[in-house]
Amino acid sequence: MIRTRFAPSPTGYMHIGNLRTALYEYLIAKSQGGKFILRIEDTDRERFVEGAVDVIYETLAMAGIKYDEGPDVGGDYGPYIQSERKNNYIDYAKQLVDKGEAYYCFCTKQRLDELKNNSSDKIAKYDRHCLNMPKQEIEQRLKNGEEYVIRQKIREGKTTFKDVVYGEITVDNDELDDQILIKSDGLATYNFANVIDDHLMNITHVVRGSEYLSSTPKYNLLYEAFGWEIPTYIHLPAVMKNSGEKLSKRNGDASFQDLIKKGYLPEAIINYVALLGWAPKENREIYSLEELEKVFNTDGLSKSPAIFDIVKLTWMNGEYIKAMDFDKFYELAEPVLKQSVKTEKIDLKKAAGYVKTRIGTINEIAQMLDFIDSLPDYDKALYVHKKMKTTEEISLKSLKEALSMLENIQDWTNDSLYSSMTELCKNLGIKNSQLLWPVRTALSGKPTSPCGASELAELLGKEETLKRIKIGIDKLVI
RNA sequence: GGCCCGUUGGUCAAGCGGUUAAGACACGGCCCUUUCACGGCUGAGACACGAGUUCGAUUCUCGUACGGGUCACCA
Repeated sequence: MIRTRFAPSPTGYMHIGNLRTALYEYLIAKSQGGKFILRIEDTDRERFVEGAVDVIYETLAMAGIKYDEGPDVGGDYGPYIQSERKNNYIDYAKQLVDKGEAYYCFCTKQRLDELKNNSSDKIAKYDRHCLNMPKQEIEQRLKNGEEYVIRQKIREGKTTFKDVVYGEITVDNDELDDQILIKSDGLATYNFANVIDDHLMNITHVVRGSEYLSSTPKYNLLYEAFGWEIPTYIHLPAVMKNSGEKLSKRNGDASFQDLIKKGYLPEAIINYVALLGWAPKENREIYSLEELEKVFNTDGLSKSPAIFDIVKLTWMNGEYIKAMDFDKFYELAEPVLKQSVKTEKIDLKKAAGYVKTRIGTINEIAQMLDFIDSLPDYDKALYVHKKMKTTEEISLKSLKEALSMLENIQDWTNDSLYSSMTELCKNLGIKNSQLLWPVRTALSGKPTSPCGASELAELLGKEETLKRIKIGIDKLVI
């Protein structure tokens, strides 16, 4: 059975790239009936951020990415928090020392720094100063309580590994450093803990960002040193902010939480992100998470970085809003609606209905309905519309006619208002638009509105409608 | 700088030796229409460059350019 894992370190927010990695790991497992595991990698105590673990839990929950095993749900391979598993790592490292695949190193940081500074080129591999230290000396220094690390001994030769998306990659071991496995604080480095944990947790597919591509040979060497089975590697290209910069946590707008705050729906974000770096076999773009679980296939994974495009996300979000049933939409929209429309007696449900097909995000509702509470101070040039065949004169006349007609209307409903106005146009011998456009303009004070003249009139009510038309007339008379 | 990886319209992308090089977003136009939007139709727009291999290269190989990653007691 396939087992994948998401192994974030709790060092801050979860940006779209992190989320996409988790999503792909989840989909790779689920598309083949496998298990998806969450493991928190907190070996670096200095970078630990309070609350970051909760952000991870919340984000995955909101996105609908459920893990079969994890710190808060348990499982047979726990604990799922790396700091709680630390005792094991040093034993594994010692095992490697015994096998001659790793060695103790007592070099001070100072010596290491000098080593780096003295080499003119940027290749600053460890010089293996401690590699051949006699056993007695090692034991003596350990007994003395000297600080030490344990380093991996890289063998000579070449290492080849296979990656599902990038294919076969070979590097000369000469390029590889004798990396530290156990730090002087006794904790494992990420690279080491990762290998141990993945093996112990039976992870079959190691899925991660392509920034790990270059350390993968060292992983392989470690698996080989232990005599363990090498997992299937799947490296993912980065998600970029623009052609030159990777998406960064700092930039807020790319974090999942921020997108939610901006009025994006989790389902839409998941859908969009799934398509950022992966393409389905069929020519289609709208997929629910359940559907993705069925059709996901690593063949569709792309090699090159993708730029996160908020415009397309917004479009997709709009598609989700349009497709949503009204009650659910209203539930989501209500807070924004109440926030942006304070005027009493406005039928918010009607307003919601008009706005539903016209927005990309829930938050856009606010500016779309901002004319309800107070009529904007618009320019009378708005009344002149070529396509509607209106001029200031025609508009003035239409508004006057509309005003006197509307004053007598009793049945203040959209249908009734619409038919009365079109009938008036017929009687006056003008096109519908020559009256409806000016009225629409007078009522909204904006070049565009979420609905037409009659709907606006109904929404605003008789009193406000008449008042706004009078304002329009005044503007045009001057 | 060494090593590794990448490069199809502005963006996401299909393509796996022979195609008029899909589709989506964005953009322009038209239609529909009480504005906008929706919907429908339509337009412009791409294989980074140079050599090979081949009857034939966007597809294969090698260079060049550009971009990214990595070279930590960070993950």
